[in-house]
Amino acid sequence: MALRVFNSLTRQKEELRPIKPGKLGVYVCGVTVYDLCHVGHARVYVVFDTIVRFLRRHYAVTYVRNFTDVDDKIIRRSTERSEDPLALAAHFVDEFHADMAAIGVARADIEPKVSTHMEEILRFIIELEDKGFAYRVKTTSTVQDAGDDVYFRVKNMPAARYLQLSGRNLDDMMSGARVAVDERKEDPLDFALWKSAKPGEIAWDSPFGKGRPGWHIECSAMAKKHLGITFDIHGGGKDLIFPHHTNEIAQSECNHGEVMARHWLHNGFINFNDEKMAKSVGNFFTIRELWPYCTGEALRFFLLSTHYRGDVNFDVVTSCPSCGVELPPADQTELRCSACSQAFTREALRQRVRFPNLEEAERRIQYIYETLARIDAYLKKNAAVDGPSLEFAFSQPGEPFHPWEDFVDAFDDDFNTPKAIAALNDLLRVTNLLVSGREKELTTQKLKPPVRARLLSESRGVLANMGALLGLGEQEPTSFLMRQRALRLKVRGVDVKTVEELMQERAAAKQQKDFNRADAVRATLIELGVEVRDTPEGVEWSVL
RNA sequence: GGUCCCGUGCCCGAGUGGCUAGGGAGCGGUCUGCAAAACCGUCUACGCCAGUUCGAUUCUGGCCGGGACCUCCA
Repeated sequence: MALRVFNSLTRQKEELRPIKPGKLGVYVCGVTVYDLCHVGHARVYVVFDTIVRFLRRHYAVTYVRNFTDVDDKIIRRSTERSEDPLALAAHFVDEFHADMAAIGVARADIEPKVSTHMEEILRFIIELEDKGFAYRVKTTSTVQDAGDDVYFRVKNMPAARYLQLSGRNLDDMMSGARVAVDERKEDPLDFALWKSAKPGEIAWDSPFGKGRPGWHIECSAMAKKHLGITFDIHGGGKDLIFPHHTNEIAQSECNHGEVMARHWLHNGFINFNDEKMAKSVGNFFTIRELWPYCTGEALRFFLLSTHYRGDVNFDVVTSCPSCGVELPPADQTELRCSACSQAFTREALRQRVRFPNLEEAERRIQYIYETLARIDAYLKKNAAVDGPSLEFAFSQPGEPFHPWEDFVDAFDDDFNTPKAIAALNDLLRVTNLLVSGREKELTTQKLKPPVRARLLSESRGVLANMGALLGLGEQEPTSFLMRQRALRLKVRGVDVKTVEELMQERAAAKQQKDFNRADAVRATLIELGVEVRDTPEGVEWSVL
């Protein structure tokens, strides 16, 4: 099946058509490095990391993801902190890489920065000016060498093309303009290509005087440099459709007379309790704020369990710091519990937050790794022989079993990760049946261990391939499970030593066949959130 | 105001003009000293009203409800 992707430009799924056979150029708008990344960023980069992982199966992909390191917000923050803006930016580039590593997001092939592409950016603006798509306006800045502001002249390009991506019309754009229009612009739609330097701002010399680039021009210039005039895929969050990507198209296509990108992919938002994530609402979480609650893989799993174009909702349950009852939104706003009428601080509230979706995702990740660990243990004990394939062994009349094909088909259909995860589940289920020697329930025949080992070995390979595409289950199972268990225990505020002591106490009771005592200890453990499992291999435990 | 999207079972979440994804919870089993895990089985669906059709959750129109964007935003 050929890969079909939804193109925001045409609003439909279309077959991916690489410009050069076997190669793909992908550009995804990166972050403005003035602060730590939030969960919304996690989503974009997990989504495109996963997409690129899949694309690399068949194409030599050049993945470009930029850093905006020259920007109003960076300047503002660096002024507040009396810090060099580029140093501040560099610091948050490092933080970005750390956060991404935690959720399995690989570095892009090329990670260009504005500050190191000033030449390309300036050349781009000059070319636009030469072609009549840019005009200068006298600066209002008091800085000595500040020359002109430069704007893009939107009306010189076909309106239909300018508005195609966003699907709007000119009149509505005008009437909808809510911001005070800069009177110096020829047209309200015009946007800045170059901003003249203001007092105290970092600035570069240019033919227009001291200043710095506008927001959109960097991506046009950097994409051109690293991927060429026309490239295959351009992606980002759906909020970038207008104005950012719209203006990128304007700049690039007016300068080159060619299409900028063939396929435009946009991912949906993150909501918290069905509200758009926003700092003003206070429902705003950085990626690392989640690490006390879940593993990076759990977050990644959760983000991929919804299709990339839809919005993802995080349920947030907050309980009263005093009485522990679940707080309705009003109480959270008023910082007072209506049940026990105790007041509390916003910080105290943050300590009492739970994310049920992440907890569910965590258990799914645990399920994946436990299954992998079981396979590994089985294969360690049993040598495989030649035998039938999984498909042969488990297909039913009219119901073929080929999870890998299902998995790939799902990806081929606009990167349908939820559907791919369903295929993963299918294989995990059958695998667990095999591992426990109960394949008879599906095949009506009992297999011998070497044959079973052969099937499990195949399964292990397929699971690894699936995991490599989703970015899940790629770690060594046993050690992952230990780390996950330690984290879950920490979330519950339970000491490992306490658990181990209780485990010993229970073992002793069992030894003496004092089952009442053993069960009592088990009950204590369950209260601590610890679940005991007696297996043929010994006693195991996990954290609920 | 304009543009666009969405409304699936207790919850989350795919998808399709007829062949009832998947996960969680619940219930019933297998297994177990008891449990748990794992596995098996099972109950809950397609906002409302029309139309097209042999047949619509899936297509069309209307309505109701929710959301996003038009401004920095992933």
